[in-house]
Amino acid sequence: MKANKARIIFHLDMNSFYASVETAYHPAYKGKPLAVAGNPEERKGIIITSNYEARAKGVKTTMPIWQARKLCPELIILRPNFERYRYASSEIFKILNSITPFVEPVSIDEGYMDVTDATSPSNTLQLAEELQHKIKRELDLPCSIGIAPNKFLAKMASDMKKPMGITILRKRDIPMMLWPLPVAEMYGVGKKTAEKLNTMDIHTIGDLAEADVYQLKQLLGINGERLKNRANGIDLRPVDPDAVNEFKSIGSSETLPVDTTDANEIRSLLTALAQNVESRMKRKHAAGRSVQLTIRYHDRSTITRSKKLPNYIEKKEDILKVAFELFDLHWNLEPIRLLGVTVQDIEEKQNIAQQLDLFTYKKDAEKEKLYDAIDKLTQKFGKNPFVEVKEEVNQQPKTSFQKDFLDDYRK
DNA sequence: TCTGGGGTCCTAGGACCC
DNA sequence: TCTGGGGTCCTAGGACCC
Repeated sequence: MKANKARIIFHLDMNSFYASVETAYHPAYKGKPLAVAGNPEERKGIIITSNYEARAKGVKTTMPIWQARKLCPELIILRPNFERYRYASSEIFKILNSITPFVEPVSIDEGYMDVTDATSPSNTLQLAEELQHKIKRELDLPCSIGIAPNKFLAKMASDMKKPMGITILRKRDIPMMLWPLPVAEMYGVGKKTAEKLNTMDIHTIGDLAEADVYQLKQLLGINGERLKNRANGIDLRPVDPDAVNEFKSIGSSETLPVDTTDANEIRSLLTALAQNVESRMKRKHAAGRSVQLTIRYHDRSTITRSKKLPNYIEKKEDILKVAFELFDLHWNLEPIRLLGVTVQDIEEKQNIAQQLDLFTYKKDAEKEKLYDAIDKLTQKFGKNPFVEVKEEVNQQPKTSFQKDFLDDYRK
């Protein structure tokens, strides 16, 4: 890494992304207030994103549609089209990757870039301008870019000028540009943390920067120290292009059209959720070791119950079995508003095979026999269930695939 | 007339082991 | 009779972000 060299980090943030993608597809909507929202018939009718024209009228994310309409009767409301947004996102990241391989996607519409080696300090602003114009020209999508020596400052900077802004936030700019801001506007400080900080008489990011670390830790745990460092412009996290592949859970949840206690309805929703999780895990060649069930009741109180499993699972039936088990064990019979199924402790299957020290054999003859069997089964299944065979004995298969393999082998 | 769905990280208590 | 301290794993919940 670039230990001794000041880094140059970009944070690129698409402006009202979903709404902008829709406008790019329907140029006739340009200049008109527009929002993307869920289906009001299914009481998911809340604003997901709105463009600047709508925001000017007070339309905000998570606002129910009826409320948005009251504030802005001429509001154009569209259903979300996630495939469209995912496609636009992949085109954006292609452009970023053409500049440097050090690109870390954070979400569908934002990412960090470490451009330290892709530019010189004197050309940095120009690079950002070209990047912004390219995305606008080729995809008709606006973005803001923050330029700073680390991720936190770049993130804060990208927020300062919107839409189509470029903001440089150097260390020496911190007292003038960062410290006057309300502490609630700091990335990582939400409502609860802001309230807690207020009790310490901390109201601006500048107040936080000079607050007592010991007291902050009392109040916020390890996060207290981290926030103070960030407020002082200290953030050593590297831009990690691989982070995007290291997901830890895959889940699916859905709010029902109306609250229910109907067992059939519950069963069929859980089945659909498990199916959805299975197909997304399949796409990512992943398997997981625990299953979490979420139940939100009619009064919005929410519980989560999870179970850790002895084996990695990937199939719908396996996920569903645990989900049902948890459901039967924990449902309090009250009407249900939302159900969710999540698989956690996820690994890519390839890594699982690697880290599983499969049974190994002290005797070479046995090892030979095993290798032969693996070869045969690799042909039969079209893949090798184990990347390597280690020297110690461990007879516990940890995936259903390995179990099948073992059963077959022992025949 | 309210408040979606996808995630990550941290904390805290209890079980269990040494 | 009386009973330490450290570490890890599991589970549940909370805060935060987009």
